[in-house]
Amino acid sequence: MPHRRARTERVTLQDVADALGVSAITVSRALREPEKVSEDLRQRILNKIDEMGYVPDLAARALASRHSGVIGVLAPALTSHAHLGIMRGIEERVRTSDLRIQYASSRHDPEEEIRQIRLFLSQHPAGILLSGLQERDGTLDLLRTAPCPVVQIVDLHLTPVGMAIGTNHCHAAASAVRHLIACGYRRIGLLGGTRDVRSERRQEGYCLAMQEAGLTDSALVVSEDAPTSVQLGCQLLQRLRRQAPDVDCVFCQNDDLALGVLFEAQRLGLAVPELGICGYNDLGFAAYSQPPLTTVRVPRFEMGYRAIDLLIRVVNGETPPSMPVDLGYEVIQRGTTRPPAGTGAP
Amino acid sequence: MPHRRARTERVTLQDVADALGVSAITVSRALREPEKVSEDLRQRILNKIDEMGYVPDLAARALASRHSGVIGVLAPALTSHAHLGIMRGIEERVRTSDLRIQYASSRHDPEEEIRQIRLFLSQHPAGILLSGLQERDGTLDLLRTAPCPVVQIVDLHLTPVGMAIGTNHCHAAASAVRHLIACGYRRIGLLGGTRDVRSERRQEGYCLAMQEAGLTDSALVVSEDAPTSVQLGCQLLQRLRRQAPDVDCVFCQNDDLALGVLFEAQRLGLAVPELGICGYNDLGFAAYSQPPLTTVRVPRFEMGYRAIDLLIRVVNGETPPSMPVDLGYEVIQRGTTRPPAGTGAP
DNA sequence: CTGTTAGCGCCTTCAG
DNA sequence: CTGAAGGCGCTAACAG
Repeated sequence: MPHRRARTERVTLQDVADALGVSAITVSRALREPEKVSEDLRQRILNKIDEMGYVPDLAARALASRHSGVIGVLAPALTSHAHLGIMRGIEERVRTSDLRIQYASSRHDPEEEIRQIRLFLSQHPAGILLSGLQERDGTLDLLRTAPCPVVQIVDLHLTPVGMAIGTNHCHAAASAVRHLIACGYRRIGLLGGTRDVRSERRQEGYCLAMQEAGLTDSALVVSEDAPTSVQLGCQLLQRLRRQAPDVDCVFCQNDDLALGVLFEAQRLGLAVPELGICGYNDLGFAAYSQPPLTTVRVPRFEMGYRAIDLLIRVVNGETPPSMPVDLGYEVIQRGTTRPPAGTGAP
Repeated sequence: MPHRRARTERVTLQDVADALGVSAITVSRALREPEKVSEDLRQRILNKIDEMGYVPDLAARALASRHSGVIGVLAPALTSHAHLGIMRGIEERVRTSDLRIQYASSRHDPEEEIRQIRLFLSQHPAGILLSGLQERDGTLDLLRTAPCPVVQIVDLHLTPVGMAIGTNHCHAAASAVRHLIACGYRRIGLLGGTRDVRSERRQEGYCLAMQEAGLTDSALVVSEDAPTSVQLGCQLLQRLRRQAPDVDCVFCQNDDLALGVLFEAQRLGLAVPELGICGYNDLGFAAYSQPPLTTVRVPRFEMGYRAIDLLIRVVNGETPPSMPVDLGYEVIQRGTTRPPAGTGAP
């Protein structure tokens, strides 16, 4: 690997110290523990640093001090809308700390998951945040011996290694479906894309609620192993109507699919909310579509924010909570479903 | 900063070497340059490493070798849709390399921009990717002396420091507006959110094309310093119609705004494409909305992909291109605007 | 193919 | 408040 561009040698702490006739450690302190250096000397040091263009070497710092100031964040996909919300929370919380985030993606691959965790561990991370992990044995072993706090954003159906924060997607989905049933829908379809831990749990919740009501019909479940998108929503609605022509409501694994269903329904001349549509996530557009989208709000921003907050607290010596933090969910009734019985006009 | 969890000492290269009766450097080589160690010994080393649970220390490696294997990526916002597309390209390209990405956000703040670049520089990065930089003097100076290749994803109206890749947003926007004029629209409004380098250039393009056609009217331009969103699109359409009741077409700074305008138009009972709507970016949903959204495709994925590709090539010793790489754009006519004159039915 | 020597730049510990 | 000594874990560079 070439490209070691010829240039003036890097300025080191020692160079600055020499130029000032003090010792390196004093310069180091002026930077990290200003209160331990006299006002006057500190100013002179800071000026000199500026003048000489000194830039600290984080690798050397990490090696000597054994902490890198990096929090590793691992998710199945970095560029999904679901992760985007979490990431917003992460960025907001980390902004006012002196930690940095290193993002990595496992691309839904358990092997890659382990590789990436190993990579984090190679960096003396201050903490690790795992979002939607697959939880294979190798992974769990790695995490148990991790020399730093670990927090997971998970579906709260079992207690994982380390601290946990999240919601119960099975309960959330079941609540949503019960709501749809209360709205008078009976032939409720389920649309999904690529499966992961969370979407499987939502499907469980759907099945549970349908079963309770004696409405189960496998023809109502349609999914395809493809990233969820508006386009996929359009396609899956078509497929669903072929399999179950009398479908009267569609529960989508997320809002993108739901938006596709809404557009496709308009195209097909199907009236909404006579055909009910329910999404999942409450993305930004949901409240502003026409009609506004009934959906399930899951506090993704808070998940990211609180997960990093937990990590930071523990790094600072607080005792980690022993119980998982349940951030709940909320079924939001809007215009793409009929109001539930007992509500609305007389 | 506490939390130095009590635990068995970290296994080092030396430990592995001792256990095998070889020298540390040999173990090191077995890991990084396998071909330089005999087949047999290498196997024994690898087994021992596994057995002892050795994890390399990247900080030590970076310090000794002076390269960290990290590419720093800086953007005004990590969680915008615009960046999402770029990020997809970045992730795809970096996936098959042995480099890692460190993302950072400047939150549209020039001071923060400098801070973050400094932070990158502290890490012996293999390369730096800047997306939508503000380009203040301090920043430029920093970059000029950077000890690693720098590539920028930019608006191509001037040649920046380092390598450059992007498109000309001014031309793109002007083309789009000329297209709208060709479609027969005359009172074309412009909607925008928070300004950044690119959106300013798009506004320039809009003004240019309107001026050419003698259609300029400042009442047609509406923007608010808020992140673009579907919601904002709804609000701004309302405001635009108050300022210019006879507006017959809306050019939006991006597709989110356009989607909001589409929904709001439906709510207000305004027929589309009698009211024309044109977005920007060609996000995934654009081809599948009802009607499908006329927009300007900007190859964000390719920008991210090619930017990292350039960096990797240069790191590997190839000569950097002297000219900026123009990835172009494409105005995509769909259902939210009337077909241009001379097209369509007789 | 394997080993020796000597740091990389900074921070910890312990003294003044 | 300031400093001296030593080493973090790894890898260049050069031998053999």
